[in-house]
Amino acid sequence: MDPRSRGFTPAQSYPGRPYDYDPLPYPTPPSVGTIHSLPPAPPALDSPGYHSYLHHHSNAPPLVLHHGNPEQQKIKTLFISGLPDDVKAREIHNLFRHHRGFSSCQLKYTGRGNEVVAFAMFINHQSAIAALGALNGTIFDPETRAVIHIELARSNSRKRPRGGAAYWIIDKRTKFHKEATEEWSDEGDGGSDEPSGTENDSPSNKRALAASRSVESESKSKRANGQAARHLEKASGDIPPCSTLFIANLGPTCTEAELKEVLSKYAGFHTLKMRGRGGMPVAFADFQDVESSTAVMNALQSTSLESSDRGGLHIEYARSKMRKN
DNA sequence: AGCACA
Repeated sequence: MDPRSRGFTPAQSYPGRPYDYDPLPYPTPPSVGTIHSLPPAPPALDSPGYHSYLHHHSNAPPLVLHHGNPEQQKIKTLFISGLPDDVKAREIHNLFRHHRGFSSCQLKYTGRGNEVVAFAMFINHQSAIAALGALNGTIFDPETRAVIHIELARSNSRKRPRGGAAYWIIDKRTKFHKEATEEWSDEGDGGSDEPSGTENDSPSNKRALAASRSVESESKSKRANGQAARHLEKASGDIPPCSTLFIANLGPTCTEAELKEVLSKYAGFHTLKMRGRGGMPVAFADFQDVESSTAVMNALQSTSLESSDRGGLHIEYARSKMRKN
């Protein structure tokens, strides 16, 4: 049976990695903030309600288009980073498949360490932008809090594979590295397999698709073997959970009031302090406990404010807790 | 990649 055609629910297909449509289930007891009720459970991935659910619950900001650049308006491809290194091409496909105008995607092992990125192709710029807005900052794996980052690709991928495959894989890893990481079935077709435009698609596609299936059970057992714990530790850059957050990538015009307005919607928020670091402001936000700071970090990661000019917020746990005076 | 206040 072709796995792309079978119906599924997230629970069936993603044991241990359910899709996360909404940042966090608001675990904090209501205290200072205004969020009190738990949201309803997300609809099944294939249900009709899913798409609008995503729209209303996405942590992405209302879309602000700063595209003064006409070149960018020709881009129909999204670039996705921040993926866990055991991500499957099929997962990328399922992430985008219900979005209007989506055509196909590719997963690319860059060969730089275990880095893996993806490209998602759309029929036009508008639909690419819409999916970007809806999915940027999605928590891809709640277990490790992996947050994906989506931007317009620098160039369009030239074509989709022959035979209409919905997704395919490009593997730039060396043979040595492949064997060192996992038993990836051989894909050495010796040709150039650039992300955008490959003329050698059909045979390598089939092999890549077969490979992506064959690897799955193995990576499940790896996960069970305690690899998940290793991911968890480095989930927020080796900084231990802290009730104070460090917020960077603020636009130069960002004000304390602007940031405070969004933070104060969340339960457990206490204090905000901004520092201007050579034009680039950063902020420290203190919360009641690590549960509330974690919830807010997950909820607001990568979201843009009106003042944002270089992408969304970058939020980490602060290295030390804010002093209380 | 950028982490202050005491």
